[in-house]
Amino acid sequence: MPDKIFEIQNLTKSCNELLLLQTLLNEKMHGYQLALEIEEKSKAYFHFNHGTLYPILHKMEKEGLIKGTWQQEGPKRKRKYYAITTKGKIHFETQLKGWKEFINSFQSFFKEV
Amino acid sequence: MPDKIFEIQNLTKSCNELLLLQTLLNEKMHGYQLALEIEEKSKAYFHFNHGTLYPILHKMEKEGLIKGTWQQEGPKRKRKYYAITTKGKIHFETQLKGWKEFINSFQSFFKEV
DNA sequence: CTATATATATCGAATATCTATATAAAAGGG
DNA sequence: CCCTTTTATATAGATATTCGATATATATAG
Repeated sequence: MPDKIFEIQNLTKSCNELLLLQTLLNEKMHGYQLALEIEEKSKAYFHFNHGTLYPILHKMEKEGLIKGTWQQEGPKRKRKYYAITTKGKIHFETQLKGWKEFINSFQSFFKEV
Repeated sequence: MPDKIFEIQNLTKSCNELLLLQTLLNEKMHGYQLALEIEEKSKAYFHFNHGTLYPILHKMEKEGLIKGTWQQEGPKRKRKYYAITTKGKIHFETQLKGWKEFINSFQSFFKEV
């Protein structure tokens, strides 16, 4: 199954996926932590509602881009840590490349004369 | 009614509106012509399905961003020419500014170290 | 006269996102 | 020790958007 190509029809979705995958490139993280990290790193420009975040993570896990593992944290607390997969890394590269092309085309279209 | 602000939740919609508004800045055009112009100007990078194009135009007209006028063209042929309104121009500026900020934040988030 | 290009329009299906709500444990203050 | 806030995950319902398909009709080219 080849990696999905970049599609202009879903810029928001692609952007959300990229934010999450990029943040997972270096470190395993759980959902809540991912949202905090992204918000902090972008100086609050990017923000995830948790009603949006978790469905996206589940979808990405189903598609094999990330792999979640429940981990015991303290006596009762459990957290689901996500790691990026090889497929996820490929997807990341493909989508980021797509975004760069998009931004070029966008800026070229709207550049002042 | 103030102009809608730029929202990351709908990048595709905002991009589509900008492409159309920008193309109408200089010249009145009908729908089919708009799609051809945008495709040509972007060297086929941007493309409108006509099942997407017309609903967007209708929506934008309903919101007062553009104004459509049916014009007799030949003995039977009629075309609907769209012109950008003042509200449309304000919307264009607001959204384009939003996009520039978005691109800055995006590039800053994904820039290689 | 027939096929293709021009031109507008709408419907149904699929998808995505938001807001709100539910649940539960850990931490901190009084 | 209790209560509130923060941490943490999850889902349901509503709304919106886009796509692909389909419908209709005129103009043009062969």
